[in-house]
Amino acid sequence: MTHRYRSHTCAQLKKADVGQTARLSGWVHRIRDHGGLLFIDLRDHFGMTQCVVDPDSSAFGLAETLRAEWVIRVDGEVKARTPETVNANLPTGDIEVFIREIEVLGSAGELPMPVFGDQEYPEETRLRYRFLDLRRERIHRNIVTRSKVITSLRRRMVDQGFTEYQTPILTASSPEGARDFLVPSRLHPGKFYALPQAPQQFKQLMMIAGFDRYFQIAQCFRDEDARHDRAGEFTQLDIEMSFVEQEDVFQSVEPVLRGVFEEFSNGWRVTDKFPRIPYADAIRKYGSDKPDLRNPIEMQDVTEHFRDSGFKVFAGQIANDPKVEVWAIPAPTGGSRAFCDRMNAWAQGEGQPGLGYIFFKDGAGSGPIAKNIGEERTKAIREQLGLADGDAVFFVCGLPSKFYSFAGLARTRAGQELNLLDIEQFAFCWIVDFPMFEWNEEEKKVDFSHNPFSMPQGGLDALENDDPLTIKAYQYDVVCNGYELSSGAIRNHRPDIMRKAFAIAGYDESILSEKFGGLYRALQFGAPPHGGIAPGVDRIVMLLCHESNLREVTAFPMNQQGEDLLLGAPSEVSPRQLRDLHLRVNLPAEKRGE
RNA sequence: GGGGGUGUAGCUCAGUUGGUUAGAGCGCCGGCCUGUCACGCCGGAGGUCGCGGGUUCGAGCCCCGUCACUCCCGCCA
Repeated sequence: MTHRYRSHTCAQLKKADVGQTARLSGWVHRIRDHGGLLFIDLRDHFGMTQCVVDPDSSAFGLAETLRAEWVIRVDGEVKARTPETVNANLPTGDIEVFIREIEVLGSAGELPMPVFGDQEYPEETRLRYRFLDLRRERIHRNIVTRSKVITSLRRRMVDQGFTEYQTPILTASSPEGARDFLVPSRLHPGKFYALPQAPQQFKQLMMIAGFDRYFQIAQCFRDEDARHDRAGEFTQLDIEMSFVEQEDVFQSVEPVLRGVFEEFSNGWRVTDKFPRIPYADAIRKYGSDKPDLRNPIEMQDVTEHFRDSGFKVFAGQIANDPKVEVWAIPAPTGGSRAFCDRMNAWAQGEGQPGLGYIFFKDGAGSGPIAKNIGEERTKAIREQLGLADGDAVFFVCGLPSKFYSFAGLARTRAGQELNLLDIEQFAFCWIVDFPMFEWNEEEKKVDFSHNPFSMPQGGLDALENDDPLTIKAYQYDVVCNGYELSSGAIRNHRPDIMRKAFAIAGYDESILSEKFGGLYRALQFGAPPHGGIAPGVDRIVMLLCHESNLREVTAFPMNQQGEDLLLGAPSEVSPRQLRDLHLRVNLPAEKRGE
């Protein structure tokens, strides 16, 4: 017995070790005290071993005083369990350790929450006692999976000839995108660093500096309100490549994502070849640029069936505005008045006037709309959508730009309510051809719709000759099961094209050189064509762990208010620290009175 | 900044129309128990019903305010 704490881990001992003396250290997971016989399930990171003690052992007295989550070291003999007492659910279930000696390495007070069992308890308690929470099996496993996923991503990237480079965490505030987390500068009074929202400019600079095929597991920071799938601090697999077109990026990234999902999917199917769906099609078919393709419902345009029809609510709108359309949301197996009414009530709860529908039974369409438009049009709609008796269809009418997201919600709702989703799969797709510009209704001007540094399709020629609102960008997303997993673009590496793009959005060159000086300057000195993408690691792990909240796959997450309840961040700092930073706090009025 | 939900024992939750002493399971403490693995049995302690105010003869329950957590909207590559 040479090692101070253990000869084996709690997962190691097997039948072959019977007869040996073993030393184990770990946490007291569970005690079953039979009076004259006492079982201790001893747990460590690796597993669990049942330890036994009875009055024949000199350790019996001490064993009776142990409590859950104490850390102990035990010495004892590895004994085979009798056939009736073997535990097939435990990898070490063939054996047990008969305790000769116990040493208490760390005792524990009464627990604010149990580690044993799978009872749920409040997030606040979990975060305050995260060190206990993290001992629990499920989240412990999630955190390990996260590490394995990251290791796998790294290996897959390196195997493809990518190299990991680091970039700064203290950087410059950027005018684009989200709010920055700021860090005051001590040496430069009144000036601030910003934590990177992403290493976007740095990775482009790496390309311009001649480092091809960059990647990084990068921490990113955005000071915006959190959601279940969005935290202020997150991790990206940041990727950038030189001398590539969009297709090259797809060919590089798709195998990495597919590979890592296949490796960790635990039997769920993974899309073999990611379909490419143009942004405009995604909006039309799914009402979203991040569709859950496990839902088989695809919407269709049925405007013509309502034009000049007896359903005046729709026909009137169509007649008044050529941009008005009617979209159909087919709902296979939804053909009952009860279901249709339930959907209608839900729509009203969403602030909609309602959700028109037809449902089909006995070879005919039922419901108010069917009556109004007549048998022939009802039949035509049914044929276009391929619906049968027992099915239903819902309709939304208006300007697609205004209603598509609601239509997408209705599609999702119908799919879920009718159990149409083929759940146990990771259904991927590429969303491509995002628009370069969009109409900003508030400011009555053309604006960038995504990243201003993406390359417009058609290049300078398109910018000079086409309607800006029809120009697409080499801008793409990877979507899986309704989550945007990744976003990327071929970058605009040409200063002349960039100046033109900014001019269309109403910014002259001074904005470029003032706000994006570093990158803009770099582009003037020999920039290669380049592009990349940045899959969100947290969301990938969340999906692979079948969790629906990032906090379940993050060891030490902040709560939704951006607080670390364990270490107490954010916190006040000393006057001395403020003085060093040349800062004075100016609290909002309602906080001052406290 | 706004909306919804939740808040009762250490934890999970029940608590009827507003009516006597607010309950259960787990945990904790004590006792019994030599084959359990969610051990079992007996007993016990443990409550500012989030907080403040109001209505009422009477409030865990109704009303107003407030706080915390959570989900969502706004915001967000």
